[in-house]
Amino acid sequence: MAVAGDETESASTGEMSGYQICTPTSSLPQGVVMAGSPGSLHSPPHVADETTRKRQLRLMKNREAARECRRKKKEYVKCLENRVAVLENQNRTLIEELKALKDIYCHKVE
DNA sequence: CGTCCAAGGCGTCAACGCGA
DNA sequence: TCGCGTTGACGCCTTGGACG
Repeated sequence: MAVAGDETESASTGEMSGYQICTPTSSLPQGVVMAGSPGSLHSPPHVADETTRKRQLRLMKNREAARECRRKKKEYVKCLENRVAVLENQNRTLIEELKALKDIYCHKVE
C-alpha cells in the first residue's frame, strides 16, 4: 500500500458540510493520458486535434478533481471519527459524574 | 509457495448545481 | 444556455493478510 499519509488532528469539533478542509495538502503527480476522442472522427485534422486536446485537458482536470475530492472526503471522515471519539469520552465523563452525584445524594438522604 | 479475498486507490463517466 | 467544478458510481489494479 502506498498511501500518502496526512495526519490531521483537528480537535474533532470541526463541523464539515460539503467536505470542508482542515489542513491544506497539495501534490500533483504524473499525468496519465488516454487517447481517443469520439468527436474527432470525420473532422478536419486541426479540428480533431483541438477536440482531442480539449478532451485530454478535461480528463486531466477531472482526474485531479477526483483525487482532491477523495482526499477531502477522507479528511471529513477522519474529522467525524475524531468527533465521535470526543463525544464518547464526554459521555463517559458525564455518566461518571452523574453516578458520583447520585452517590452523594443517597448518602445525604440516609 | 500459490491462491483467494477484502480493502483501498485510481481514472473515467454521468449527473447535478452554480455563476457568467 | 454554456462551461466548469464537484461528487457518486463503476470497473480495474495493487497490496497485504489468511489459508491450504
